[in-house]
Amino acid sequence: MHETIASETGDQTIDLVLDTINKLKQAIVFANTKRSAEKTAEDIAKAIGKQRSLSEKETKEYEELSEKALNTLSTPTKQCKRLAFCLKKGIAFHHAGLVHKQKEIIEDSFRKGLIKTICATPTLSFGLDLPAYRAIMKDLRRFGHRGLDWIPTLEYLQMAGRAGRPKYDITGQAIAIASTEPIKDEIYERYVKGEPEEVYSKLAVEPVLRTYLLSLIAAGFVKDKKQIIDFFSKTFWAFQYKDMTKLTSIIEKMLKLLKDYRFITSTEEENEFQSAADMFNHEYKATPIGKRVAELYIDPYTANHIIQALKASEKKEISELSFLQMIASTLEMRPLLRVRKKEYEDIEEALVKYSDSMLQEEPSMYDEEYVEFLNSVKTALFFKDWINEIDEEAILEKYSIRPGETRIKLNLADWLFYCSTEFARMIKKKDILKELTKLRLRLKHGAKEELLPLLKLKGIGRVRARKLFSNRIKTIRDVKRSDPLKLSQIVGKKTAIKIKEQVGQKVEIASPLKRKGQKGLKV
DNA sequence: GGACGGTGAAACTTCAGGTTGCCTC
DNA sequence: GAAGTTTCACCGTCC
Repeated sequence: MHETIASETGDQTIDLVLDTINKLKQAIVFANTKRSAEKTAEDIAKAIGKQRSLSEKETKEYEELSEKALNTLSTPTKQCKRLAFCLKKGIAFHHAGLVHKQKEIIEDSFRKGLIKTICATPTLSFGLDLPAYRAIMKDLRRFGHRGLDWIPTLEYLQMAGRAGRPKYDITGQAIAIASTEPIKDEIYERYVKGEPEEVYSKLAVEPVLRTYLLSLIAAGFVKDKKQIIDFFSKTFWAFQYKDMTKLTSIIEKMLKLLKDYRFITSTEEENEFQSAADMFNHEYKATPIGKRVAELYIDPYTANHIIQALKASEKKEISELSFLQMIASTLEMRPLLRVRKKEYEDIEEALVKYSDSMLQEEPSMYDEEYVEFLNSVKTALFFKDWINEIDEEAILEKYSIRPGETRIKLNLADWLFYCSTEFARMIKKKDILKELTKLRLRLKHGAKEELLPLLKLKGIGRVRARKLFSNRIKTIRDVKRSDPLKLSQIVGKKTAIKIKEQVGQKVEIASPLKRKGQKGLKV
């Protein structure tokens, strides 16, 4: 089927979107980077501004959406402002850099038909069920190991699958934009005619394998090497590759690793003299700490990394950065924030400052790992800024990490700190345990230690806690003692009543706005 | 003469996604 | 590989 789209802007993607909107239908544009998704959305919003005027009703609805998106964070970031700008025209962008709340707003209003177009990265094609009349794929190549690579056919199918809303439309259109004739042919061969590639078992990936292996042993599902091999030979991995030799050698390597970490023991340690046949029958058992590692479902490699760091911390001068860097240098935290050329000196300077408090040995400058080590220091510095109440806009500027990505990292850090506290408890390091718990709480709220007492209250986050603190309400006791009216001027009436309730006081507060002559409060 | 500013070409930089656990104040 | 950003050489202008 051929259809000619009016060329209004000279940009195929924008023309397609405008055409879709004129047909009173919705489109999703898939871009290959976050930046491109944002830019496309912005360009479309601008083009709409020129091409057509919105009805009063639309304008009002879009204003509301825009306001909501702008004010999801305590201080709007550049990203928030950009999104707000697009939303005013009924356009949105959607990627992992957005905070959950913003994504929700966008998804909901797209479902309602309010938002006409979403420009997204592949996030939107996985899991989420957001159908549109048109799925427009701007570029089917993405940056990979060797420059621009074609994305997997499976991913193309996922994106194309967004086209067509069964309830509303009889048809849907999946459109791939080709910049040149050869690219058009390639797209046709590769995706339209091509078969989706086989999904291969993730068990092949070593971190997953060792985690899985440890939990099998810890749960007592497998006892000796024969059972282990039997088990894995029935997995998808073995089924797919029909090659047990490679898998066996990986398993053997993993068993040795787990033993070195003291997460498992085997009977072979008990008898020194044994025949080769015996070795096959040795029983493996998880140690108490190995059991905990398995229960937490954390990669044993990471668990060992943390335990070693905790042990090393005894002989070190602990700084605010010590445990943050410990967390930042785990595999789970990857990909880390990358040290850019311009920052290189700054990070090294910070490293010199904190080098005595680093819990892991610093790799040599000429080592390959050195770059990754610097990255972990940068990531740790980012966490440090966060717990020192630097706001998200400043963090975005300084580290170029968007709010949504910040949340993901914080969530990971929280989980890793939880695991760390568990390990600290098991290796009986009480003082460290206290330090870790404190850090975890600070990370959760993004606040300095002095605010922790106030943060226990529901409805009080880093911003309100700081306001209270600078008005000399520093503890729960201060909250109890404080004048309800003053409290309501700092955090608002509703919150004031709520927190007074939490400290066991029932108060009624007259609307503070009606009273005149109140002295200004420090905020 | 030199400080300043505008211009454009060259060099450099960056590039998708996001689960596991617990209840502690 | 491509788009965006920074750097830098170059030139003209003004004081």
